[in-house]
Parts: sequence; structure tokens; C-alpha cells
Amino acid sequence: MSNSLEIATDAEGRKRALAPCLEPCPIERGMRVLGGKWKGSILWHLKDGPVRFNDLARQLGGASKKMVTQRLREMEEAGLVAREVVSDRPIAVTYEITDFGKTALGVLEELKDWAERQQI
Amino acid sequence: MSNSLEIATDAEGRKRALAPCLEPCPIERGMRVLGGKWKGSILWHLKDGPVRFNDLARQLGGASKKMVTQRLREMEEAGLVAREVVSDRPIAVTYEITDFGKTALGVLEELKDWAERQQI
DNA sequence: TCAACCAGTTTACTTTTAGTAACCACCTAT
DNA sequence: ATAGGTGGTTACTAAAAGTAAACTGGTTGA
Repeated sequence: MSNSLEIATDAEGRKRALAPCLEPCPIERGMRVLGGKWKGSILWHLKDGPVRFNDLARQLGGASKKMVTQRLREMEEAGLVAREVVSDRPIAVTYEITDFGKTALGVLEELKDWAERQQI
Repeated sequence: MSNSLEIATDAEGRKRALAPCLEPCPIERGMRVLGGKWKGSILWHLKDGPVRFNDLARQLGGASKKMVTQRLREMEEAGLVAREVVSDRPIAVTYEITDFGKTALGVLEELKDWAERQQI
């Protein structure tokens, strides 16, 4: 018998989970904000200071500008990064990690170390 | 001037990244194996011992059997979980976390704690 | 003037993922 | 017989994610 502690049989003999992992469980919720393609890498690249849009896109070798824009918008909305117009005329924009964004670096570091250790 | 240390201008005056984050950088690679929808939750549910297919599907409230099968196959292929036929006639199958799978629990715990701490 | 830069946007697809709902074959207890 | 269990599969749809490449509308330096 496996550890079916969380599964019970009700009055009519139907089985159900006592504590089903509803979709918004912490792991899924966390994945939604950090898990998109490139999101982790973007945050990681911003950890040492603000970076300009095109520099970021170049460093993210494979990602198209559209992707970078899209991810940055999502991350802005989530409060992970902040967009700052440094100057109009010549236009210059930088993205920098927010205090909230910094709270996620631990997770990314664990992930990175794990992937390297396990040679994934 | 932002920290453009990794961006250089070549002989013809074209900019390029010195160390572009090629697609398979550790963070992206790690995300590919742990980042699918439900994958984290599945691994988390297996951490205390083997669980039978239908129990797992029930605990993952929102996920359909198809999803659960699909993810389990991917995770089997990645070596994170092992499928074991406990008995034919009545058929019983359990899934259990492998030693390799256990190495990923730290990452998931960090993610879970972060999501809870930050009320995501 | 020409080429390259800035920070994107737009278009036009293709691919991947997620999801429902029904179905299979077999077993068990009422 | 039938209702429910086991562990899945099949067929189909809808939505999301991702791609490359062109395009904007300016600026800048040779």
C-alpha cells in the first residue's frame, strides 16, 4: 500500500483527494512568474546592474527582439524589473532588477547550480 | 554608461556580445527539465514515497489523466521518476522519485518557499 | 549621404502546449 | 448486471508561445 494518506473514500464509496493540489499551489504559482522561456536568464543578466534593451537582446543570443520585449513587459508587470528611459533624443532605455526581483535570485542560483552539478 | 562589459564593437564597427547567453545556458536547461506545467508539483508529491497513478491524478486537482501521463513520461525519460508495475491482475502501478529526482527537490523547495514568502 | 545605431512594433506563420471528453480492456464487489 | 475501480489511449480543439524578417521613426558618426 502506497502512502495514500491524502486519499479517502466517501460515504457513497467514491474516492477523492483530501487535499488536492489546486492549480495555484506555491510551486505552480512560482513557476508562472519565473518559468517562461528566457525569464530566468533575463533576470540573471540584470543582477549586476541596469542593461540596455539591445545589449540584453544580444546577450540572449537566441531570443528575438519580440520575445525580449514581451518577456520584459510581463516581468515589469510582475514587478521583477523596472524600465527606465535614461534619455530621449538619442533614446536610451535601461532595464534593472527591482528589490522584488532580487528576492528571486536565490531560486535561480539554486536552479543554475543544480543544472551545472547534474550536467543537464 | 551601463555595464556593457560583455558588449564589444568589432573591426567593422558592428556590436556584438562577447559572451552571449547561448540558448542552452544552465538556467534555461534547468527550466526545460523542471519547468513544464505540473512537473514541479508531481515531483513534490512523490517526495515522501511512491504514489499510484490515479492517486497522483486526483491530488493534482486540475490536471487531466492525459496531462499526468504525458508529464510522467517526460520525467521518466529525464530520469526524474521511475514507473513500477506493482502487480498485474489487478493492475497497480506506482511512480517514485529517483535519486536524480531527489537532487532537484532543493530547487523546488527554494521556489516554493519564495512563492509563499512573497505571496505570489 | 550612407550605414549603423536606438527601442521597439508588426506581420505572417509554425510549433508547442493544454485541455476536454470519450473510449479501452480488464478487475472487483454488490 | 452494473457501478466503480485500475491505468491509461485516442481524437480533436483552442490557445499560447515562438520564429524570422521587415518596418518605424528617429539619431549619430564617417
